[in-house]
Amino acid sequence: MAKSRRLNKQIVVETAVLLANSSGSWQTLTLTELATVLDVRVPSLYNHVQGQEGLRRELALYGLKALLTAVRHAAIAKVGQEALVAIAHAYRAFAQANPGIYALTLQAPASDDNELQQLSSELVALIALLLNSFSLTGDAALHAIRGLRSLLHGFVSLEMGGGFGLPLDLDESFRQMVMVYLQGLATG
Amino acid sequence: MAKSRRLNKQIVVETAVLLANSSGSWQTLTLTELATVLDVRVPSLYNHVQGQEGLRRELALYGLKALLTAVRHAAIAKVGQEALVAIAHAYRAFAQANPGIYALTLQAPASDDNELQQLSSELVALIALLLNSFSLTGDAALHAIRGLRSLLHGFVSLEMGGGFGLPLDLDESFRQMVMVYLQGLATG
DNA sequence: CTTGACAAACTAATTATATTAGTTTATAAA
DNA sequence: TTTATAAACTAATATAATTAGTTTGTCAAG
Repeated sequence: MAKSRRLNKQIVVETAVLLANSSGSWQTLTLTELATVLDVRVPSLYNHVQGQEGLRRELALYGLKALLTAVRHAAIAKVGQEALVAIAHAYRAFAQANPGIYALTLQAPASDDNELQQLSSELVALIALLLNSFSLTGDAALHAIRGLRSLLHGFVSLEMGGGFGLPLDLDESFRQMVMVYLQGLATG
Repeated sequence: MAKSRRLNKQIVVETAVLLANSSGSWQTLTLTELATVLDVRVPSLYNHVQGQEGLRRELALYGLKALLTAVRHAAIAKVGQEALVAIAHAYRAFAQANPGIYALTLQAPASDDNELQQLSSELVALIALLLNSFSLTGDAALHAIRGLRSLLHGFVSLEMGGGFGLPLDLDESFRQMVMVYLQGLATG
């Protein structure tokens, strides 16, 4: 009974996601801890993920898929500014719900990793579509997307890293920040 | 000759800064590598910094001081929007010049670390002062500062992580992003 | 100039983690 | 029922951080 086949990649990855999110960071997750929770020896994990680095890639993939799904869902049946605001809030909600793997969704995918690159570019394409309603097209739209991504990523990563020290409502800061940027786009 | 006194905290920290910046991240810097470069045994480092965690704090301190100096210098003899734009560019330049320790300057200092807290709040105070020219005071100014910090941090961290894939001028993206946000503040 | 205290280096040992090599065995298909 | 395979295992190796305890160079007091 010691060697029955209990694991597969999905179980390994999803358990790792749970552990990373409950600790708040994938960086503190060791293969030793993961193996202990799964009740196997550490080398057994290598049958399902390619070591630490392989696990990290799987977590990035998992996170990016989940983020894309959340953002798409938020934009359904909305257009223009309303859709962008909805996406912004969905983006932040995803990060808050997945503090342990959020950071992995931003690391640039290796140029030979087609699966990760594909997901990354879908996210950009979705936002580009919505910016059309601001009469932004071509390079101007791409610059605006970079600004928007910077805004969202900067806020949630500072928030999660405890970078905002003052006792001031974070929801309100986020809301105002998004509105200020969209206001700037509209009147620029 | 094996035990002459060669090190002090400054040498240890500055060497660590160089190594972290040349590799691009403090996370890959091991005490073993640092000791090797300094030509001592690993335990000798403990006479100058309190292990890995202590070194990380020293790097954060070093980085925050350097950032504060750079930002202050950029704002000299400038006011209002011009000063904010200058600060934004100095911030990005600092991150580009210090990729290995930049991330450490953002983590909120432990509440018992007075030295780090002092430096952190000086940075916020400096920006708050400049926002007065936008008629922003009190909580409104603090929300605006959070937005500004998010914008700057988000851009440079995505840029450094290679998160911007498209072949589009980054300097121009940055410039436009800052102007859009300031425009939003001015017309909001 | 000598000497003694101290600080800073050292060696040695322990712990934690990841990885690889090679072995055993449960499972599922022939 | 048999057998090939995949997935578990044990064992060994390598890297890294940390602590305990020892040695020794340096500097200041006598």
